[in-house]
Amino acid sequence: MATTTWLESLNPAQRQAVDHGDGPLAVIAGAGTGKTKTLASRVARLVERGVPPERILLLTFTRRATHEMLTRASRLIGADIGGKVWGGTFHSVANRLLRTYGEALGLPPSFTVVDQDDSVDLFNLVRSEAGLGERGRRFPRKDTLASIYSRMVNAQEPLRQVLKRDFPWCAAEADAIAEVFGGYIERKRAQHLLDFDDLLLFWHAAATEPDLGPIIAERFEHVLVDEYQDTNAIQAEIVRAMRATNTNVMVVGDDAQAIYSFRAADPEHILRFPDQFEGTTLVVLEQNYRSTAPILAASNDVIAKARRRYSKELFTDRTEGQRPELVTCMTEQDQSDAVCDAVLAHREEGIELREQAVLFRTGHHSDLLEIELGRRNIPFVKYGGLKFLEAAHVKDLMALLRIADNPYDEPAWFRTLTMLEGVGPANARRVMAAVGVRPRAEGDGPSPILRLAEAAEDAPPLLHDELAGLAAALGDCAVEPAPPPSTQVERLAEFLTPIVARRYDSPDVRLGDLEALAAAASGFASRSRFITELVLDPAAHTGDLAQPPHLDDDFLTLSTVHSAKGGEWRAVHVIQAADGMFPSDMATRDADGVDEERRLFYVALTRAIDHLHVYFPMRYYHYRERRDDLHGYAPITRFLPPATQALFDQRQVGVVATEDNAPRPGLVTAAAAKVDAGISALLGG
DNA sequence: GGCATGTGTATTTTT
DNA sequence: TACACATGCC
Repeated sequence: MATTTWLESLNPAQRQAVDHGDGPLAVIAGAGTGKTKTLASRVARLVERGVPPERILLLTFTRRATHEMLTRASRLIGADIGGKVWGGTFHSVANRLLRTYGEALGLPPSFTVVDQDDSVDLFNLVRSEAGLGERGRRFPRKDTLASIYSRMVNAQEPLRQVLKRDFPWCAAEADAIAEVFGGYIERKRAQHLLDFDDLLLFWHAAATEPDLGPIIAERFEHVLVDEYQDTNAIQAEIVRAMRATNTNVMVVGDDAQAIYSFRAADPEHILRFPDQFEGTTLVVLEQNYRSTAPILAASNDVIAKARRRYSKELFTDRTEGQRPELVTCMTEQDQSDAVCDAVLAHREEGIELREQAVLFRTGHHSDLLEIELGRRNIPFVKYGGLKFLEAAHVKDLMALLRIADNPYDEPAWFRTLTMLEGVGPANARRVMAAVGVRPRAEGDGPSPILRLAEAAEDAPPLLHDELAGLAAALGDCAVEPAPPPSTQVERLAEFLTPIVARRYDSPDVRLGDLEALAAAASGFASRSRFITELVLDPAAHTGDLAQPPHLDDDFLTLSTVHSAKGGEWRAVHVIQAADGMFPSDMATRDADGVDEERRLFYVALTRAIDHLHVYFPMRYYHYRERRDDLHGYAPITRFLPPATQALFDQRQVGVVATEDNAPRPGLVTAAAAKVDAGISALLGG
């Protein structure tokens, strides 16, 4: 396509960003204002101007986003630059750079990247060995330790400050927490493990090193960062350090869509970007090309009530269109029925399933709907929630593979050993000590895998067979030259089969997953590439690895709002719009939390192109699994007060609010008082 | 006494 | 799903 043609399809603001010369550029891009198009065009324009693609660094939030932008850019200039541009998430780019430059920083050439689950496991090992797990002591649990640590690192804030503000109930234990962190760090180093935070920290360290930093920065003539409102302090500093040699940097984002503060992201970074880079050109994109005017009006009304935001008002030319719909349902089952009906009705009108999405606050909010979709044979894929890699049996296999790859990987050993029969935490520790995993054997003697076979000989009879079987399986994978990754996965799956059968229900499905894993491994050149890839870009769902959905398959998208970021669909169904679910009552402790939930709700609404439906189930059950009828009535989400509801068409499903069954506040209070008095009498009060 | 294993209960969002 | 806690084996 000739340059002039595609440049003309940009509006003046987009064009200003795309045509910007050198120097810092910040683009505040509202929802649906052509952010992806602008970034892709900018990449294309740079290449046209003669910047070699491999000297462009494009940082995005997901693999999917990178792929889409580079595909679009390639199409614009009529040449495939997808494999040349350095594109990816902060974490995957860090991994790539550190495989090259890490050794100069003292990193072992073949480190193992561990995901959050593994990092939590390692915290647990340190915590329990330090004797801090005793009963009665109010010491933070492993997940809490991991979040404190991660926040400290990502926000670059001193431990005590983090504790005081975000975890006040742990403040008294600051010294012990610092000690656990020390142990955690020491073990990661000894075992050649890098967690997600380390990837950023070491990249930052490399980029700020006086000798090495400029070499790395110089690799790139231009740096572009997407979703900048969701970067945290360490990422912002990395971007700064990467521009030590010039100031060619473009950041794009929308403070109204900042939804990752739990990961220490702070929209202040995009708002203060012009202070960081002197002479920044600021471009604001306000024309929305995605949604109809009625949908935009409702979305604008929701976000207008946020406390702090960069002032901008989205507008659209698409003045035609249906008003969004608010569907009040009596029960969650009514909601599931209503969603299925609406989805099928849209399909009748010619909107395919792939052009529709159901969005929700948390992974399990779609449980009941998934059952109904199954019953009606409506195919779907789910993003967010439990991922393929988080399924227990998949983690089991990955632990085995990781030992083969890095025989000093303690969390992998611990997981592997404790899945053997008769081995609990204590025995696992003994074995790890015997084979020299920890403390790491002096002078890198025989590999712990080899020593495991010897240890098996000395073990009591019951343990012997278990350990010998494990040693054999690992040994087959750790030989030189290494068998192909898929062969290794198959060998380990064989070892794992009886264990899966013994420990889990529906073993057939799980064994099928392991086969899928072996098939996926066959596409990789090496075992360590495969492991790293899976950790940094986990398959979104079980079917993802097994059978990438064919282009001609039609399926509905189910997604958490977080995972739906950047997406758009002709029809969007937002479910569970009840206060306590959306906003999640976990997040409503303070005003900042509520604000973030509001932005999240805004993100959900702004995904819609033509049709928007919001569903509010009135009645919720206290215990999902139980058969009893304990239920309560939830109020509608606080983000849809009456004034906002007026922008919606309203409809009711199920038996809603007749005179007989409507909750009557006075009656409810009186009944509760009566019940409480009865119980209090039973207690003798 | 130390340890593995069974049982009941509460669950946010992700690189 | 995974945790805390209880039970019961060696």
